[in-house]
Amino acid sequence: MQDRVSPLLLAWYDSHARDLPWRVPPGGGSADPYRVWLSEVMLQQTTTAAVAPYFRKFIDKWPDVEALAAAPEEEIMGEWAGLGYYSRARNLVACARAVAERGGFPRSERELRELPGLGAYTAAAVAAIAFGQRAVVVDANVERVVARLFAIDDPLPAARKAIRAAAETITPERRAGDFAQAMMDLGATICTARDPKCLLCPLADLCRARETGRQAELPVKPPRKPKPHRRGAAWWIERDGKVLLVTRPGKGMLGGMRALPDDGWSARRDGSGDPPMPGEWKNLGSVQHGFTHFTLELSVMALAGQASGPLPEGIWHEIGKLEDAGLPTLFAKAASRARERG
DNA sequence: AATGCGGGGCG
DNA sequence: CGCCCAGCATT
Repeated sequence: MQDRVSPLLLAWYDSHARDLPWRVPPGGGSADPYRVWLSEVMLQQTTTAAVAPYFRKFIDKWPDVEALAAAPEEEIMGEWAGLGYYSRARNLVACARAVAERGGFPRSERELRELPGLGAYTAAAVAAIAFGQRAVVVDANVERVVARLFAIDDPLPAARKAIRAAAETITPERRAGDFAQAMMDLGATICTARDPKCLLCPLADLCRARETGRQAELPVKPPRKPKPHRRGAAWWIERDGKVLLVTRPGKGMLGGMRALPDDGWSARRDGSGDPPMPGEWKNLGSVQHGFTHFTLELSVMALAGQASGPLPEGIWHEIGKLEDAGLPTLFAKAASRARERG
């Protein structure tokens, strides 16, 4: 069975590959390692639809790894704002500089794996897609396709070892990059998490889960923990048409990003509620935001009169140009609330 | 092996 | 609403 998978899948890919901004069409020549790397990092835990505009913006602004390596880190963080998982942006900068320094991307999976922000998946994907190496590429799509194809019914994450071993047996020597992208396209469009479209699947006749109708039950995932709820406050400090923004510490939630001053909700269970300085504060209402492991209700407080103490360390940003401030989504929501109600 | 880390889109 | 997504670093 194993030897029949990649020919069927590659033939399907040749006519059904998705047209994506970072992709070279099947048989369409060699991929630029910079574009492959940039897209793969953006695509970590992020959908293709969310990535596409960011990818175009980055390529426009920084067309090669040398340009990206020469850019100020704050500017790159600002362009990443809204895409999430901001440690990726910090690692992106470190990686670009390391690669520019050594004169280009390494070609082997082992050397790629040592670069900041490249784990097992991304190293394999770049090696296969950009350099044509045979590498076993396992992401959430491949996990799902393989778990169904081989009817692997142990729950994740314990099943990962068996899934990788099975993926190894179907990865071809040639066209490993196309094979990886074909598996991901199949997972994204046919072998979907909910309601798989088996009638359209080129591998349906080989699929062991489909034999017994269990495709929708695989892979088996562990139950999810409930998200706690937290409260916090952010401070809108306005002067002469400008608002005070701070830069968050490099590590932790929204690390290294521009933000409104807040009461420390990210470091404890709830924020302290203490304003950064004494004064008459007015509540402009709150915004709701969901993070990976908790939800937050953030009250937006505006200074009504004059400040009576030292201000937090920060920069004054034109309120009319807040869209360019590089605020992550939570603080973009808070700023919108302040501008509506303040 | 478990946890922290964003945000948006879909059913 | 809950679930899912081209995962990585840290512990």
